[in-house]
Amino acid sequence: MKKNKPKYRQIIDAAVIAIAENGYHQAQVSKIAKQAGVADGTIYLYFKNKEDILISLFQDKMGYFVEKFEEKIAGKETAAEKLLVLVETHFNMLSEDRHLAIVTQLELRQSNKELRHKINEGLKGVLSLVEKILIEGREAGEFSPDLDTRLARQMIFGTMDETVTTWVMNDQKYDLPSLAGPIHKMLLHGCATRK
Amino acid sequence: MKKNKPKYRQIIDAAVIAIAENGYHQAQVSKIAKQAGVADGTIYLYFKNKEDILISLFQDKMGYFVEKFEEKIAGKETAAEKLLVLVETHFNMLSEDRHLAIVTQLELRQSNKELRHKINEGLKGVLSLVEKILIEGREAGEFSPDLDTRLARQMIFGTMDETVTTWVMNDQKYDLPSLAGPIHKMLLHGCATRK
Amino acid sequence: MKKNKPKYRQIIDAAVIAIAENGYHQAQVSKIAKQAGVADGTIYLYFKNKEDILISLFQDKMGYFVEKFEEKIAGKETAAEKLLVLVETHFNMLSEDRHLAIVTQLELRQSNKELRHKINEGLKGVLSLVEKILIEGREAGEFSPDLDTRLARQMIFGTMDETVTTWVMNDQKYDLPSLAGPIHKMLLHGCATRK
Amino acid sequence: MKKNKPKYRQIIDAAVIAIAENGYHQAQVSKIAKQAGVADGTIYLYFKNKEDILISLFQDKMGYFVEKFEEKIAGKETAAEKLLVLVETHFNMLSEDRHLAIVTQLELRQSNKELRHKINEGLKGVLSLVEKILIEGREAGEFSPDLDTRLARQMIFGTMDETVTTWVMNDQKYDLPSLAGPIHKMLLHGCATRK
DNA sequence: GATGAATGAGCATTCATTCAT
DNA sequence: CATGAATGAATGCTCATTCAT
Repeated sequence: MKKNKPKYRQIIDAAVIAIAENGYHQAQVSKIAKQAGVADGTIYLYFKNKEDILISLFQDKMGYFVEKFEEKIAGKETAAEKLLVLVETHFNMLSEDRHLAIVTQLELRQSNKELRHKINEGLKGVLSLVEKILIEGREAGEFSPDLDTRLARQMIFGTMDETVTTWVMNDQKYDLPSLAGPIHKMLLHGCATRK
Repeated sequence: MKKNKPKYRQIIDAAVIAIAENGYHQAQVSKIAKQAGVADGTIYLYFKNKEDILISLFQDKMGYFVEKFEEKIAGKETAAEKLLVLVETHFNMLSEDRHLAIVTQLELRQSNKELRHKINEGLKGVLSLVEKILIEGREAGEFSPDLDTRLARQMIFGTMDETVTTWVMNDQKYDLPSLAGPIHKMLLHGCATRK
Repeated sequence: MKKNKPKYRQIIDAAVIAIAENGYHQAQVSKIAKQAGVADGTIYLYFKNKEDILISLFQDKMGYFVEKFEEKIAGKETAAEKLLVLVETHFNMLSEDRHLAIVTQLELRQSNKELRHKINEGLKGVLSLVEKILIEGREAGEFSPDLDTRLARQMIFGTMDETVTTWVMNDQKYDLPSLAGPIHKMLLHGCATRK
Repeated sequence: MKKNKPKYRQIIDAAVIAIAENGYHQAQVSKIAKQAGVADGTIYLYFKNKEDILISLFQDKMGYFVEKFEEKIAGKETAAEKLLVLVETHFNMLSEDRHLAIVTQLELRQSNKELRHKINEGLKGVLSLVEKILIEGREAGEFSPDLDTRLARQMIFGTMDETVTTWVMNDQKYDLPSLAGPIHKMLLHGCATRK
């Protein structure tokens, strides 16, 4: 009857839309189910509970991001180039899915601490990925030898996140991907810290 | 037992403690009232509703921050120096109040979009303050002439925010203020972007 | 506005009626609240949860029974007389409150095992009370010297319970208290077992 | 693995085990199906609905009881002897099947009134059987000429039931069949009521 | 006959806010 | 000013039953 894609994905996609359009607390399970075109109970055949939908949603999108990222990073040599790919991939992905951007930047943050901790677990993979790039760059002489990679990582993530959030709170009315270049340049100089 | 300070402040302080110790969603009005040593109904003599407590809390602390900031910025000449004061003041303030740090970095973000928009309104003052510094610095030749001050501002706020949040999520177990120097150096080089 | 009796009792009385008229599983909290003339939430100012209403209900009625029983037993000398008072008090109490009879004999038994265990705790007091009478009677020579008081107690309770349940399942259409005499006589002979 | 016995009996046996081990409300149809080694839907090829399983279960066991009872009663002359066979058969049957004892004494009672009425229908046969014995005994002079056979029947059933239930609630940790003798003696004297 | 994925009705409980005292 | 008892709207999840295969 419905689309041929498996219900699991059908429900995740519905959750993104329902949350983006109604807000986190107003996206009741029944709304997600209706959006997905399934019965309320069907949700629970694929997810343990409502929280599990959100965790799965996040992991799913995160997996997609990592996939895209590794696809595009292939062949890039320098840390600088790799950082550009990171920013571009991030901005592109959220720019291409308005609903997802709203969900990750605004709505999912309203979830309780427990859920946010689980989400952070999912982020760990990307964090270490970035830190690896930073260490490479430092050892290759691209970055300052006394660069604190942990702090640098926080700068990179904080900057990207703030940039996207500001864009979303301004109703996504300007072009986000075109900011990747300037942002990247700033971050690069930040890492190139020298006395 | 009841301190002489006006109930208004008594309630705000109680809210910070109640939220930090119980979490945003578990800090019911009745808990805040008990912590403040007043009856539930009394809250509504000083605040329009629960959301109003949080907004007031934020504005109150923000005002305190601006006050501190302007106190310390007096006599500073360069934009670089002013930025250092900004980071230091921010880190010091949150480092000195464990409860407040938890509330601003973790708990208050669970509030709904509407509240977060109002909180952002309160931030505008500081934002423009920072942007003014950036413009000064650009015109004084400290920063790159083609620096996008809006993006730079997002980098500065994003970096500071991510740094503090990471510190809080690590249970505040290392010294935050000592990170102000390295962070400032990175941000400065980021702004000093040149071709 | 409402009756002057404390809300606690008001709710218990409402629960008896609501359960008797709607059945255990159809007596939703909202129905009990409506019957009691209070808001749903008010229930939870006086009871921990729905189960707590039922436990309290049972203890309340049990307390009333014990009170009545001790009132009427005063001055009775023989165990036989005391047993008669027991049966009469039990039959009278349930005969006087149609709703209560339905609740104790039919509806409350549908509660889960946990609740039934708690109810049994409440019964312990009465059980030992009866066993004391049986021991007295045995020592006074009224009953067989080799009477197993535990079995006798089970006979007494089982017989009374079955009698009342049968009466309720027959829509209480005959007179229950008038059965106390014959039942008592049978039980007495049962206890008077001799070789 | 799948025994050759018809699925009908397979499912009833599974229901007894599932209910005894999980409790009435936790013995979902899916659990019974899994225990029986069939699909959920298969249940509905043999039973109208869940309630029908329970009624059938009860009737099945009741039929087995009557069969056993008539087997053993053959050749017994006096009402007293026949009553002994009744108590012994009842106690033996439940003593031999721990699961069945739990189900009949504790779990099945949580069913709703309607189901319990239907179960009572099934009991009618045994009830009248007992009443016949009582009338025989009265006419044969074994029992008091003014014995109320309806009340006596309630005493007999109530006592047996209470005895078994107490035994189950004490985790079946003492020997039930050995109580048949003493119980029978008490009941007999109860019926032998004389002025 | 057998399957098992899908259905969707139903309900205890919390808590921000009010208002009579 | 202050109180705190009372309010009542709002929602995630279970499970008996169906029916297309």
